[in-house]
Amino acid sequence: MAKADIEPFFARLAAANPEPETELDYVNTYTLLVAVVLSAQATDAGVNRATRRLFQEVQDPAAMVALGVEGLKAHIRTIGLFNTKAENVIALSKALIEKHGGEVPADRDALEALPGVGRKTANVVLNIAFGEETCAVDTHIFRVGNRTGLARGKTPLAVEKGLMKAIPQPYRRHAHHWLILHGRYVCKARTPECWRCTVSEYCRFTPKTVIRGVSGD
DNA sequence: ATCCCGAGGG
DNA sequence: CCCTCTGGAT
Repeated sequence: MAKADIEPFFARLAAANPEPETELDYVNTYTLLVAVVLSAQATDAGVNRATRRLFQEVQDPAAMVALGVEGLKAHIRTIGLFNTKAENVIALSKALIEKHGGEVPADRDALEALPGVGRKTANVVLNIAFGEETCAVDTHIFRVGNRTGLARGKTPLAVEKGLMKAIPQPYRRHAHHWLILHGRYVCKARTPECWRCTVSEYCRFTPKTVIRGVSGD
């Protein structure tokens, strides 16, 4: 993307959605962290379906530890990777109690030290719960960054660094959600809907052959 | 590079 | 059937 197009690109996404929010359901910072961990390689809708009941019973680390691994599995069995996620969420909850007084730390290194929490999850929590100007690069943002040319890269970290450098103020705070929602509903992996994309004039990407799902990237 | 892994869509 | 979904640990 041409440098001059970056500002209008975000201005247009911002105009359509001034205060974008996560579509994950949560009731406090702890449940946000849990929901984000559960969302790995899963849809928000699927996570919300499972956490609706879970978060009625459990809203803090102590209650989660009391529920236990098997108890948690019973709630999240419909989510992919549920065995690993259940182990991680219980271990993570114990770590919060033992090392952070039962609170979610507002610190990248402390977050990434938690079981099942990597850079992407830490970035989401830092952005939503603590207001930091992070840009978590998930599958959507990795794809949108590369297609638009906002920030190309072979790894999520490379794309994240490129985005942080490319995105101007005042767009850094919400860029994460604008890009993810754009990727989820318009710049879709299999069938990007360029014909109704509001920022296509700033983007060179065109799906080559839509036959058999070859989208061209 | 591989494994983990259910639900929904095409 | 195959692909995708707000990844992380080994």
